[in-house]
Amino acid sequence: MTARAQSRSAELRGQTQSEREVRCRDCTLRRQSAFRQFSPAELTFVARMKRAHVARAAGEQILDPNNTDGTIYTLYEGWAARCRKLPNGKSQILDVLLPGDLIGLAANLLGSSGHAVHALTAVTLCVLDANKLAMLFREQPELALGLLRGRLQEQERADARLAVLGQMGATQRIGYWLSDLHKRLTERALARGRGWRLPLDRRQLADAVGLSRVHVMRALRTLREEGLAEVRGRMSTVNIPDPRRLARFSGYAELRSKSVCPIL
Amino acid sequence: MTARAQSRSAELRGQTQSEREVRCRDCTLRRQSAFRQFSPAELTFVARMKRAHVARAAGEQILDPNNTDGTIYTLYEGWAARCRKLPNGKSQILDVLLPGDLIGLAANLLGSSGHAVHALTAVTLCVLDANKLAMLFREQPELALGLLRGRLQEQERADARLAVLGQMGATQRIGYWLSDLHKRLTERALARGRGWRLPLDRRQLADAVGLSRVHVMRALRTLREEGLAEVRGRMSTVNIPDPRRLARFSGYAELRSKSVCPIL
DNA sequence: CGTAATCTTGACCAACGTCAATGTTCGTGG
DNA sequence: CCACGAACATTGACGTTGGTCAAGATTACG
Repeated sequence: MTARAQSRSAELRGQTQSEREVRCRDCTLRRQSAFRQFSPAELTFVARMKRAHVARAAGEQILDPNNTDGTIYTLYEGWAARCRKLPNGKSQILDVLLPGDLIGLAANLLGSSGHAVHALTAVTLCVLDANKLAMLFREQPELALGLLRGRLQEQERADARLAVLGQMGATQRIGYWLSDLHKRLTERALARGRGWRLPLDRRQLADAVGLSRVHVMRALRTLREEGLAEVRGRMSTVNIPDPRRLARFSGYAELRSKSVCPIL
Repeated sequence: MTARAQSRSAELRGQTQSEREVRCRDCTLRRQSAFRQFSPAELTFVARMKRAHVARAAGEQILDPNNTDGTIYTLYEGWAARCRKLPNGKSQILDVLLPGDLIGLAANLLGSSGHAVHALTAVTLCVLDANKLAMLFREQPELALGLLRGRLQEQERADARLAVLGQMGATQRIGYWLSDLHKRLTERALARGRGWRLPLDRRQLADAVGLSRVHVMRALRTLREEGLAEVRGRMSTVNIPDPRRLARFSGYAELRSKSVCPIL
């Protein structure tokens, strides 16, 4: 670990609730309207599933595609990326994960997952016991149904991404990706106003939208010239003057999905 | 309905088990190893969910994206396509549905679905009562867990498709698509030997892999010249001399997913 | 046999990828 | 604090891939 990563992770532990310290009862995520509200019984059940609260530095791998250790995670603070490597060496960022998102469900329920998860920033994670999932389905059917709902919503988003990659041009792809991200951030009260920090470099942004690094630049320039979005500098600052206009431009008009993430 | 469609659908009803005639107990799909095996209790539960068995002609819409009428379907015979229209008029085929696949889960559990489902051939469908889903989660937790597993598997396939669309060239995209289809068909004993009929025209194939009609031709020609796959004529005949070789060529090597479809 | 629809191919053009050169940021060591 | 080097951002030039247009071939169906 580099000196910088050490200091960052120390700073993180210092500034925020430290490991094992975040009790489900006090969880700040659950309070937000974007998430499903728990009944008292559900809350105690989930609290018993929770085994630990851990931190990872930026860049570290959170989930190994092959190695299922019987744990699932909820991302509590920070950003992560689901990615998949292809035989030809290229890699695709399947999705950006934000606080409240679930990690490792597929790996545990299917045995392996085909994708890895990496921390984009320093993160903290709730560690949940995957072996209690069967019990969850027996004792908390409402919660189980919520879990399914969450996956179905993810599928809707994945469908939309597929259509965008398949049918739209470079500028719109990036516009769409930014719109989706912006919506998810504001839903979770993570982007106040119109600007936020984007912890992806150009290479990663390119892998996310299926373009080359260089062409991403051209598309970003177009977005800037049209006044639709500004993405500046390394570890970029994003500024979207008029989210509506960007959404219209990039075809991000058909969105009905309010994220509901059932487990913390 | 055209005269032809009428005769087809009549023929279908005549040759196969007719409407309301397919009892879950006798369902031939469930017998295949590709599907989850039901316990007696689960079987009776699902049998009680089943409201009817209906037929649709090729081209008919099976699921309206906005109109949820409290039913979900299991495709019993024939092919269907999940598709999504984009604001710019283009459309994307998100996935091909084969016998055993579930239709309308998202539409019912989320309220609307963002995609439509169309019959590619004449089809028959099990009609299931979506309102009994909550009860299913309460009374049949194992089955509910299977339902979630099925969705997670779909997500794995969707992830792979996204990576393919984002990172690979035309020929490989089509090769991958054919490989995936071939595997699913043989799993379900729908393609004996190496050849089968593909009920998609070139436009639909293009929409599925995110290319133009014309470029699909070029890619198909390449595949033919390399001896990897032959796709011939309108309402095409597909012939894959060596599925392994095609899979290697198109990057379809990372597949661990044996389809498990939990509800009939 | 004729018409319409789709398949198929060639010619051309736009979008995107690759390569290479230059600027910019950031971390490191004097 | 400054100077340097490495990694990344940015831009231009050029090649490749894939889209568009249009014409002819084939098939389905009246």
